[in-house]
Amino acid sequence: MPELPEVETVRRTLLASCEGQEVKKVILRRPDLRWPIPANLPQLIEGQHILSIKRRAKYLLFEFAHGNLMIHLGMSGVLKLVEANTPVGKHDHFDLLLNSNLCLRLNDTRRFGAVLWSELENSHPLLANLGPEPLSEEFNADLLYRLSRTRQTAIKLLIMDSHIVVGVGNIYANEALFHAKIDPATPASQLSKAQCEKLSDAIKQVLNRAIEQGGTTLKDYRDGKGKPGYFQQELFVYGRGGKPCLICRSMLLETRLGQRTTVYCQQCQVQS
DNA sequence: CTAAGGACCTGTCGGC
DNA sequence: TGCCGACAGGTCCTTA
Repeated sequence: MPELPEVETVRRTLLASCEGQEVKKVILRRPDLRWPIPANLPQLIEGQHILSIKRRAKYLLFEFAHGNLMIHLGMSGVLKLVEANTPVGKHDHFDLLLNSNLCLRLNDTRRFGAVLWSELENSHPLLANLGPEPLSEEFNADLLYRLSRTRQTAIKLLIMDSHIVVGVGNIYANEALFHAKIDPATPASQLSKAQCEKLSDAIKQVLNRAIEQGGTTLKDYRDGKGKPGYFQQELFVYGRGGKPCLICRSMLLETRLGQRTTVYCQQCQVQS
């Protein structure tokens, strides 16, 4: 469900209600997510205060004085603030009960998500080897050009590789490549410097615009307060295979790259 | 090192 | 109505 804009939107909508709150109680209903939720999590954070909520890649980091609670939403995770007495539903795996009597509840149908603990902000193995944030200055045309020189893989797969840049999932990879006018199947090494410039700019622009719109709700994505996003109204290619290109009206094509549906316009997007 | 594929899990939808 | 396969916002791990 969530790519970077959705996770960032969740972070922002949770911030005001969580910062400074004490964790009264941790409830583990189903600890067997992608990785087991650490059994000692209650001892680690009950009675401790949430100092801030940060984000690294698609991980939410709830910062405590002595470490960070990491939450990843996987494909189907929803993190929402509810009243403490809200009845528990199917797939409600994890609760943080706050002093305010609000409850931070994780619902995750497919259980691809994760709840983990990291002593330092980047010390957990899953955080240690990530590439740069797409919206940082560190991610730019130079970096993309340099890292793509030796790679024959499709450029779409390269920008979805978290060692290259984090946070770009299937929706925004398709959209960014459309806006940069690059065929998703182009071998990464064939991109010119100018194309790397266009692509890194397009990634930033699409992600920023999606954050402004509160993310993309295709089906069941909701922010921390239960509201959907609106960026789906601005999708040019994702989910539009077989429909006319919004720029040139020719029919959008659908293929698979790395087992993910890929949509593009053969007229607007070129190989090199 | 790179590239390609499977794996994890549940739900929904289309076709027969 | 029922069964079966394909697919869904992710990404780690194994294999060649």
